[in-house]
Amino acid sequence: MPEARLLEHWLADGHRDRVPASSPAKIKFPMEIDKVYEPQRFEPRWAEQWVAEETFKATAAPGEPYFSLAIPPPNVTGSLHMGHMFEHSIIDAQIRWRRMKRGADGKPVRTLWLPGTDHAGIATQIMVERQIAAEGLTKHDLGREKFEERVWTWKRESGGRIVEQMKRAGVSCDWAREHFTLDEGLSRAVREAFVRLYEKGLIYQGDYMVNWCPRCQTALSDLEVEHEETEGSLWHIRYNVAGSDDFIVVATTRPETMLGDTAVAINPKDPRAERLHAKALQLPLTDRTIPIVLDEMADPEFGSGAVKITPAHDPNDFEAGKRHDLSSIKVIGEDAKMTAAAGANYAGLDRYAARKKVVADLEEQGLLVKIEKYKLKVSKCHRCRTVVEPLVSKQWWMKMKPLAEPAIQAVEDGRITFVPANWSKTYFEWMYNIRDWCVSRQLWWGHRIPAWHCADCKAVTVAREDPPVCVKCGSAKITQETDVLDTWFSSGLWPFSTLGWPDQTVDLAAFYPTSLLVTGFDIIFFWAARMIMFGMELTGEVPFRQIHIHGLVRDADRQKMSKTKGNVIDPLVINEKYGTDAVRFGLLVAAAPGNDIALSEEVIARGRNFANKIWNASRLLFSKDKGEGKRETLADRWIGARLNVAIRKANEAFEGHRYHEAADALWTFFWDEFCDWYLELKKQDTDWGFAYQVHEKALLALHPLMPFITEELWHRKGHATSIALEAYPEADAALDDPEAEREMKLLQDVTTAVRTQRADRKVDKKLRLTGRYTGPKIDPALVAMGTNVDFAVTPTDGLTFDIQIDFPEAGGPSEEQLDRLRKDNEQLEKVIANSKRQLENDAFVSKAPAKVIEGMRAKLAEYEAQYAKNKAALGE
RNA sequence: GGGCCUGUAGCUCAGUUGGUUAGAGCGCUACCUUGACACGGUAGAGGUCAGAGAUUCGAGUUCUCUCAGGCCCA
Repeated sequence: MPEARLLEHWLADGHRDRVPASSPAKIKFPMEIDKVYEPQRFEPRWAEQWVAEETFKATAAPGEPYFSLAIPPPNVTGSLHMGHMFEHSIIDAQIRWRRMKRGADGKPVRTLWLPGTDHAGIATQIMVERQIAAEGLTKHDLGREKFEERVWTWKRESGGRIVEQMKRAGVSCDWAREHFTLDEGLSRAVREAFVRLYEKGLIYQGDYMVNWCPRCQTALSDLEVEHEETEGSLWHIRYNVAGSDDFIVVATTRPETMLGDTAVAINPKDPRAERLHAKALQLPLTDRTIPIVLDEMADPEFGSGAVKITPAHDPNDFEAGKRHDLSSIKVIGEDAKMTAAAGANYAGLDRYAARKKVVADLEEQGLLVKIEKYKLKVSKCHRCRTVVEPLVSKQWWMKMKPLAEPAIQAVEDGRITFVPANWSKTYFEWMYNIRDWCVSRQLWWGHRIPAWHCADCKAVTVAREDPPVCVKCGSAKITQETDVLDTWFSSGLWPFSTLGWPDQTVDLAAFYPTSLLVTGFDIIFFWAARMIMFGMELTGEVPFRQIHIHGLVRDADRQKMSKTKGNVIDPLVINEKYGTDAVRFGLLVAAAPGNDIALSEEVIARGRNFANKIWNASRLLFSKDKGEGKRETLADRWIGARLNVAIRKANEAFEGHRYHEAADALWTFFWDEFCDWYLELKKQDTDWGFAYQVHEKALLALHPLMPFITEELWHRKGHATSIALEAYPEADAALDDPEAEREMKLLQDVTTAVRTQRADRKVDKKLRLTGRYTGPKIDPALVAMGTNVDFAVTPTDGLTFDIQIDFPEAGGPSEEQLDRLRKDNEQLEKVIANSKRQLENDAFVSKAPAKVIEGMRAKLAEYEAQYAKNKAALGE
């Protein structure tokens, strides 16, 4: 072992001050490395080095095998939270495994993890608005240009933060390919996409009902609105038939909108229909009369059976208005205050103040029939939780049905698969019922829509390059559309815009379609589905072949983590405290596919404990000489076989995105097998060469889960290049050894049985004892090592063994032991009866596979032997 | 109203196509500071797999219903 190199590392770890200047050569290296795993000493060093040396740089080579993945871009002004940490742990494990895994030709597969960030339109704008509000300014005081500059400044200042945090977390991205959705290249992709879709008639502008957020002052898509159940009221209002004593009662949850009513509908089947149809109603609190129309939308069973129609302020009424050719009166404005059209008594009032006044005025006039308690769903802006106002407004829309069809096809025919597969149902459910997407936002931060309005002919020019004049009339009096695009529009292009689209770049040819998308179920519609639609339409290909949907990180009580609840676990704090590897391992070992994970410090401590175990096992190993590396002893043969089992499981698990299984298999191997049995048995040997080989493979196998500690130990073993670029281990059939596994199982059983007896009798384990063993062939030296009992062995052909130990205090078995034997036999009686019943059943014997029957016969023999032995020990 | 998911040890969860005494971590009990590791070791306790029915030689696993919880869409 090149000790000089190890020493260098050790010194680099901050130990230099411990070295007497005169005699550094006398430092006895490995045994003097830290007794306790201290990741803080080496994690930052590797994180820096991986970036500096561009360890994860991918080289594009069109036509060659590749594995590529575009990161779900985090908000550029955000900071790393546990959700990112979890998602990145999953992605990094997969990517690192893929990078190590060799292709069929034995060569590395070109592996690319594309990093980047998102401009997060509304969220970022709100943040900067708050910032300038602290200076007593609004964005209108600054003007659009100045405001945009402020946002860019904010982006420059805080935009690097999350990226730095990711680098520190050791994610294996190719940082040379980092992108931002507002970069020049990606902006060009957005323009190209918009223009193409517009030219194809898939993007249009029009006056429709939108979800308007009065706080954010912008339209929102359906997805950006949350529906929350609230206790409200149902107000029953009397509308008199003009010039008659007759009247109709309507029920509404929003009485203030009555000022904008332009009709009342009753069901055609309503008994009052004939009497009232086409009669005019005097609209209370106004001087207007409105017609009674017949429409199915009025449910005779609900409320009073009549509904008021306010086309300007309700999506259903908007449609009804079109059906009955009704006029539309906008009584609530973009600021959520009543407009002049609401009448002088109400104009200028906030919508809730207006509600109070309308109700009071109606009551005063005796037109309020009753108020019922009523549960209703209130729509809120998912960014700022303000109640949205349905308003008719001119917006840009995307036709989704034609885009959805090929996107549905791609999942139906398996070109894209979901993991877990069930999520495809959710995807289909939404895609089959998809509605047009409102893509314009009245924000100042984002991609400005490439459309120019002509002041002369009113025509719209949509173009890739800024046009000098109106395409229709040639007028120079054109101004660009002020709206920007929904952030998800640019996110939707992410997997190919980051590779250079719309240009046919080498990257695009080499890495597209990407191999995998890893994301949360909460953005299947927002993001995943839209990427598929954009990808199919614009590139003619699926944007990724697999979608792995992971769960949410929750707190220990399964509550969502949120700053307001104060239950967040900050990954930066926790990474520092326990080590990034520990956090990653804790997250991954707890994460079954698709399931949420209940995170607590205990979960992470588990990862830290494991890392400490690896660290200390390595210390022990490093203190031993390598020797010749022969594989002769039972322990060596056994651990080789077990290593194979673990490696097979790990490879299968990574392939199937079952990270918890990979973590569990490697945990069990390393801790329960390598440390607890193998190293203990090995302590008597002088030739540790095979142990070094096994340890090295274990480090390689663990690397995708715990990149730092494996890299550190890899170098401490004397390797000069990164472990991340080595080949992932494959099972070696030459190491399979069922015979050794059988012999070892016997040794473990005997050892445990002896220890149990010693523990039951509380005999000091330092006390060397003697005993007699009758059973299958066994090496008494190995038994003595684990038990401190020297056995005289009498080999038999039987299945079970019998041990008698000469305890210093005579007497039969202890009470604990007898209890255990009785209990064991109770169990055995049941199991034996059950096995016998099965084996005597002709149907079982004729139908079950031979292997199962054979297995059951063997087991039964074992149970019966065990039962008899217990009986004998109990003196029965 | 439509759809999806969950219910397994005190707690958090595994358990791939049905097959041999149902596993892990944490917690708990007893013992142990043994020259890798107390972030540890050894031994142990703890489960009628929410309930009922069906299919099957065989069900934690498949189907139906019931109960309890969660999520999404309208």
